Amino acid sequence: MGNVRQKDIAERLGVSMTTVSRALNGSGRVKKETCQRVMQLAQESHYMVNSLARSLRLSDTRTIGIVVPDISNSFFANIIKGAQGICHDRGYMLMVCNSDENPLYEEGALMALLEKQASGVIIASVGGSRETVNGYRRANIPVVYIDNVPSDAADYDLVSIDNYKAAYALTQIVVKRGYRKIGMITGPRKQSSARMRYEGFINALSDAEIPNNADWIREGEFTLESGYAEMMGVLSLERRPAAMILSNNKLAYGAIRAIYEQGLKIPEDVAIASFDAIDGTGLVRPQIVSLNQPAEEIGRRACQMIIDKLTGESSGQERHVFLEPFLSEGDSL
Amino acid sequence: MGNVRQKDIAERLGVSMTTVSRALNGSGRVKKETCQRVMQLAQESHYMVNSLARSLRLSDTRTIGIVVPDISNSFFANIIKGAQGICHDRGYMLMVCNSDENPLYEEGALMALLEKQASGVIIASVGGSRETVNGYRRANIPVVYIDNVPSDAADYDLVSIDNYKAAYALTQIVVKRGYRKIGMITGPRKQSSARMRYEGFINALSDAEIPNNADWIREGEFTLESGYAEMMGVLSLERRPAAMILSNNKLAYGAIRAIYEQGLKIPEDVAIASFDAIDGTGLVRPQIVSLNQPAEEIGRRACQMIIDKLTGESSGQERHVFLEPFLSEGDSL
DNA sequence: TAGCACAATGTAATCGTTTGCGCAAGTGGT
DNA sequence: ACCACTTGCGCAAACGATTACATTGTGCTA
Repeated sequence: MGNVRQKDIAERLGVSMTTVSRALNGSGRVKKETCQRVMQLAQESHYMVNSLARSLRLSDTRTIGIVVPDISNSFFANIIKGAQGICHDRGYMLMVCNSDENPLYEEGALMALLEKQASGVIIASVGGSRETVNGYRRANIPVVYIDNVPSDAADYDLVSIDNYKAAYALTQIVVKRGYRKIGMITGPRKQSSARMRYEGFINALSDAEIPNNADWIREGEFTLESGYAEMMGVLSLERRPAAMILSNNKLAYGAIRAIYEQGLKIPEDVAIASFDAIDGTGLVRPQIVSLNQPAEEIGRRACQMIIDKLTGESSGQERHVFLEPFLSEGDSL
Repeated sequence: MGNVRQKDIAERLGVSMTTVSRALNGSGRVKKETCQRVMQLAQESHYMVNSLARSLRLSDTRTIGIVVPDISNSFFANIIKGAQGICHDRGYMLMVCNSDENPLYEEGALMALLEKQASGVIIASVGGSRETVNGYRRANIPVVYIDNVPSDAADYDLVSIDNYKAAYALTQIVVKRGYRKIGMITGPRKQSSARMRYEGFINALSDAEIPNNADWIREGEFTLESGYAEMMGVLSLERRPAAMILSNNKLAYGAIRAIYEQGLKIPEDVAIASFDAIDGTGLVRPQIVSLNQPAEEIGRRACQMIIDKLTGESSGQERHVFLEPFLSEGDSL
């Protein structure tokens, strides 16, 4: 209540708001002494700018939004950390939103960010953005996708790994270890990351002249429960695979739980390889062989890309940045 | 860039801004037909409110800030999830900030939220808030602490477990299992949660008439590295403890790593009990005996408390809400 | 001594919404 | 025919900052 405004300072000092504003922002043309008087009174009276007013006037919020499906997944948490680092350095604020894997929430978050006049957004989409993203296009606000490419948008900016190549490579690794009965639990294939991984897997098998068995290839949900359920399905088969590739960490955790629950051994009975199953504790057993996205770097690059667009340091052209995944070894294969 | 404003709609329809605003907000006194014409044109022309202007005028952003030390710690991630659920239901937006365990960043985040006119904030403080929190007091913006109580503030609102009681209880559990040589690695004791847990531990020991051994009690940092280092110190002692209590999940992971690295067995050589070492994957070995804070519930309650204060449903009085921790069993003890 | 450059400051418009107050026209009861 | 309401709408002032465009005063030059 009664927060101090520039107007108050101006009146108290018998100067105009112009002078106060100029003094506070150091934007020249104010006598040194006046400037100091303003500064001092501002300090004493605990003046703080009202960002709303400022942003409204300047049409610039210096705020970047990021929407992720699951903030408690360390993969996304690390992306956020990366983005936040850049934001902090460059004087931006990062607004984090969680879509809870729900396209409707994703849409809602994007809408809210748009209304709040975010300067740009980073989206790890789960599919629900078409309509709102057009709003960003119209408003000419930079949007960068991470992890997933949008299912529809025509041209877009992207920071991610090459999921096709990664899946191909991971499958090759499994093959090289001598496995030939290989299956996969994919994420929802309407999400590009899941689909590309699926395709990489299929093509790697076929290039290795290994037939793929449809029973061993299942479409799941990027959740622990789904991993468990699908793996249970696979394990109940007459003919079981010798190795399974999991499209994501949660799927892997669920799947492994299912395997153990059936009293089976990893990797003797079923071997496991996964994506992004990186272990922050160092205590997960088995240690999962996993191909990981460089999460923090993805966050950093995406954020940098937004800021570049904002400062005009980047041409308006569509840009896809592909980063290299890294392998973490383990005893699950 | 040519974003549609109410003014544009008004001109196009030959009505006043008042009418447009009323129609869009459904705040009465507009003919049904006019209202529909406005709505339709708004839709067609992709009108969106400018939250900045709206909030500025209303002096209300419907935005709640939350500042946590480490977003990639699942404990905090779950708090955020809880808070976000409530916010979403009540039409608020949650702004998540990460302080990275750094008091300066914490201060910065609080400052930014204040300037952005957040309607309220939730803080899991690591100690750097004194100055800025006064700003909130002056502006009469509700602040709710979680996890940690502020080191200085006189009266404050809090949602947390009773850390003293919890530590006392956990220690009792360890004692009841027959351990008498018990040590603890605490967090930074200038943080209240760490200090209270330390005191609960000490008093539980003394009430059980077990002498405490200063060599086994160490002050660490709530990080994996610190857990590792301090545990290494403890293990290098002539006389080792039979059980160690870890004040936090990260400390526990680091400590366990150290124990294994020394070729020791858990719980035979050293037993382990911890706080908040809850395992999302179900694959962490050993399964850690842990007393956990109900993270999502903390987030929900804190958020609810803010909103209650905002809507005047709560008296201005200081409120401390203590929730019950829950035990997860394991084989580490 | 007029003219000029430049420093220091002020006036007022602007960003996009909301809303108190006022006004005109319509409705219905007596 | 009059009064009391209600309905539908508009004017213009906020909210708090920034800034283009004056305006004033000062010292210096020609």
